[in-house]
Amino acid sequence: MTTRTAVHWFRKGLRLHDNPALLEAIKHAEENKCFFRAIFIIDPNIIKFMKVGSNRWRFLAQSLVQLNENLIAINSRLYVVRGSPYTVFPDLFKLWNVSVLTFEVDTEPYSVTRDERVEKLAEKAGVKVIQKVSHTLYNVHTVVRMNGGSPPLTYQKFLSVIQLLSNPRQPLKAPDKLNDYTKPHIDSNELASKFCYDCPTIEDFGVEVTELGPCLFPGGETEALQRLDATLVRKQWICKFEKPNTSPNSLEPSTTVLSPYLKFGCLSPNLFYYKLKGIIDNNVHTKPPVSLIGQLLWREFYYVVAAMTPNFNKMEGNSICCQIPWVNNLTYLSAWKEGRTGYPFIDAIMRQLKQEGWIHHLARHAVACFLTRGDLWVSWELGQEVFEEYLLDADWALNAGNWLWLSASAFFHQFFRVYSPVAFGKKTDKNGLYIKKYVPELVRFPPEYIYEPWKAPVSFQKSVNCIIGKDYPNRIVVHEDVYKENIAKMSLAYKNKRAVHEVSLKRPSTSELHAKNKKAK
DNA sequence: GGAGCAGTTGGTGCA
DNA sequence: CTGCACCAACTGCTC
Repeated sequence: MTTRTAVHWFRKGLRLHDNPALLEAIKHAEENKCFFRAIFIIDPNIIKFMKVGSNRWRFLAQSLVQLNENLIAINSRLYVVRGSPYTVFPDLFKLWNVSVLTFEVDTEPYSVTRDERVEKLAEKAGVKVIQKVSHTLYNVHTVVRMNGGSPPLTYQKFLSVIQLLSNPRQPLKAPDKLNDYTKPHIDSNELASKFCYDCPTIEDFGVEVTELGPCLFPGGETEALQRLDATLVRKQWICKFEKPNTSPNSLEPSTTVLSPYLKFGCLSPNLFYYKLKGIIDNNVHTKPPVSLIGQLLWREFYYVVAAMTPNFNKMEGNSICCQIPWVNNLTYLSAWKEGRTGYPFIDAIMRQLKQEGWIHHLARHAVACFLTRGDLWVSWELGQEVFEEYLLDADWALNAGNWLWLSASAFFHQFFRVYSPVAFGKKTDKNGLYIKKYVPELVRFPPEYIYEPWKAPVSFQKSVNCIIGKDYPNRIVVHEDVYKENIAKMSLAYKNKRAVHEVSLKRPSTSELHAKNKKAK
């Protein structure tokens, strides 16, 4: 009988610290004196269909390299396997004589379906499956149970629910060095097999190197922990942190940019949470929703609602989403996506997004409002797809949740509060330095015109060699006019929603119908 | 069941 | 520079 193997399957959670499922596999290997293997699966056939831009593929590739390095340091390694999980697993179960498979709970609908299928395959092969919650602070199902079976739909309600729960799990240490007997022998046959095991290069993901922007936020656990440390030394800043008071258009990020690391699980939310708590406890500090811990709890909030709401990332069939008659003008969409709406503040943000893969949260507000209820009246679902492609931190639940919010389709209802594509940015960048960085066409425009270049006299435009409508686009809509029309359309959509709601309330329930039928007889 | 209040982060104009 | 009323008026939750 060959030695058995305990396998940990990395998907998100690309880290060694605070990884309970990983520790579980290692514990099993050491207790039973069997092999341990950590795997990551890449399905070459679906890579080209995934909405992942070049910068995020690079982030993933970097994260896998660091994961492998960190595993090598504890006397192991990462085995990157190519293929579909549904064919890979039955092969590996046999080839490696697998006894245990561990992985982190993933609540995205796609992952839930995938993991259920893999669990069935494991069961068929006699492999024990162990799943652990470590991507979120709370088990989403526990939160829902505590709220009476449905997800809380306001942040404040969410806060009150988690106060009834026990504190989040304390973060766990990375595993110690593994015993030599956990390391399987790999003969040349296995290495030459279709699995190969090496970390993918960015070319393996089909990335054109020319498409890559500057690498401002390299992926990986080591990077994540360094970035966390750099944040944690700023104790006063953390204690005073208020999200609405941070700047969307500073030249360097005004917030932590830990989101990409949380998205891929290079950083544990539990570790972040308790490190922050250690700093704010015994100090005067800000509180949720605006505090830094408050931001982590927004993530939890969206994870809970997203996990429990069918079609959460769509308008149709989404029970919490206001049905709004968006018009998907593709000319508007591509102008927005490519940063040529003619509104410099909007275009600067969209170009930063495409080039660098990260934009400030309030910048996301400004461009999301502009695309949907504010100006262009294009569906939030299309904006969501663009963010999904370009953002390093693109996260299914958070992306959908925030688009629902910003388009006033759910969670947020004061649709008459519209961001001005001109005034909003001025508050924190009077001179438009941010615009000049990302929209260099306008580099010679003075503060009085930089947010509204169409107002500059033609003689001035000529003098700086930037004709509006030729060298930089004319604005595609007149904000002062369209936002008022859009508020009226929103008002109508909300009236409609109320009407539909009332009809459903008046409709007799099944039991009432039953009683009626009896009476009739 | 209805009134009152709060809601992570709007804009404008005025004191 | 800051604070405030006003704009027109949303929903969800609490009492």
